[in-house]
Amino acid sequence: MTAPAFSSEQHDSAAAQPGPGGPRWARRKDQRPSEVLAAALDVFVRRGYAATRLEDVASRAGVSKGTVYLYFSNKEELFKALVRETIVVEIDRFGREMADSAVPADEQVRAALFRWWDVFGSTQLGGIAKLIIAEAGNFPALAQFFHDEVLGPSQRLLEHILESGMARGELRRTDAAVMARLLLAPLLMKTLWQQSFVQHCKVDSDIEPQRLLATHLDMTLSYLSFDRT
Amino acid sequence: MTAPAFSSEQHDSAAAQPGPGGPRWARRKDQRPSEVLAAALDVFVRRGYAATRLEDVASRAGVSKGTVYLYFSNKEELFKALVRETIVVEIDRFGREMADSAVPADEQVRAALFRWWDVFGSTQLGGIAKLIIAEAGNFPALAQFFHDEVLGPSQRLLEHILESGMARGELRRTDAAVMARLLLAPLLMKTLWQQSFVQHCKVDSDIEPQRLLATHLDMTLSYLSFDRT
DNA sequence: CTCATTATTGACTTTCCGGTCATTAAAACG
DNA sequence: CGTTTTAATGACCGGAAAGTCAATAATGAG
Repeated sequence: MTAPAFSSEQHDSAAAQPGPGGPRWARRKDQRPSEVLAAALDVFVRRGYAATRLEDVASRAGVSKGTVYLYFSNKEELFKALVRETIVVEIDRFGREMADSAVPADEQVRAALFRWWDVFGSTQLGGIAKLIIAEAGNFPALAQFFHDEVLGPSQRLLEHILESGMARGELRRTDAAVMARLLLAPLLMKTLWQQSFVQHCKVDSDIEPQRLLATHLDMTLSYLSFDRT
Repeated sequence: MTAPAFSSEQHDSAAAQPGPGGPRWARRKDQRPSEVLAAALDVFVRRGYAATRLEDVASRAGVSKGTVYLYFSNKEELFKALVRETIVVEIDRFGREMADSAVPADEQVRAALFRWWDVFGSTQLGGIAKLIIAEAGNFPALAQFFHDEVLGPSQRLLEHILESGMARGELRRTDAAVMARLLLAPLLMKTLWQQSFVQHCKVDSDIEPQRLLATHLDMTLSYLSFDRT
């Protein structure tokens, strides 16, 4: 049993197929990379790293396999470029926007979790997270990369919000490193769940993200506050 | 980039290599299957489903590839047999032991989480969980099986504990389905984290399971209790 | 229009692995 | 012992996918 082939998936990229009579293909040196990356995102998320065939990425981008290798030296580089263009960009913006701290700490935490869900949890980026966790064993370099560039910074961002809040006396003193993980865990888990079971299985009882997030925030913020009525 | 080969991993199964001068191999019709399954557990957990080579399973079990096919008709059957022999067994015992309810609800919750960690989180079984989540997209049948046989029952068990506690007035009324997920999420997440990053990357700040679990229980149980001092 | 440039192609090579099966040899039997 | 049975082997087949490269054709310049 090897992974089934699903070879029916057709490209629907921005690269329109030229009509018959016109040229068989067009030179589009500068649009190609981003089109290939968009296709790669789809295929990697759908299949996982190892199971992704660059031929599929190519056809989904409306080019041939050779063209993919023209712009990315191999599969690993393609993947890294993809993570850089999608996730790392978001992480950086995230950090910059959270830099100003006129807002109360509990509001910052609330905003961070909502934002995290909007950017990672509910989009294809969550699929990347799943993929990395899945294939860390076979591709340690990718896991290391993702850990250093994505998870570490996210964790640190949250820890920083918590520690600032504690220092300002807005939050009760707790272990910030542990709390940061406890804050993120349900969101990450929900993301993985979505990306695996919900998308591929018949699941009877699924829970809306807002309901989960609301209860989670209610619990964690009341745990972090001084008055726990 | 295909998964690296690590072909150095040697078999260390119960099947002792006969010394030179003795017979080249022994007939062991009845021990073989369990030895192969033990080897399969190691390799599947280390590599994932698709990346597991039956040749590796064989050599780790101290036999040749042909022998694996002598006892299991193909890769999928081997994997299913493995899940049956390991996880399903544990789930059943788990359910049986949790049946009696003379204990206060908060203690039941505490016990359930500790037990869950001991059985799934800290063992190779967690690796199976990771594997399934990882390859749900390519092997939906495996994901469905795992969802129905493992995650669903775990979820329901916890929900039942919570609802009984609420009915008896020991716990504050909350959404049991949501709380069950919030209770399990950090454990599952920690398991996956362990199975991916910790095992395969240089991770600076890892947190001991007990510390995480203690804070988690402190938070969740105080949220579930009436007096929140 | 002609030619030079180079983006794009896709056939090809190579490697890897699931699965098969004719052959070998351990054990059991008489 | 010799003979039979069958557990075990490992060379082999076929398909699949990563990565290569000589040929092709779109484009721009003169």
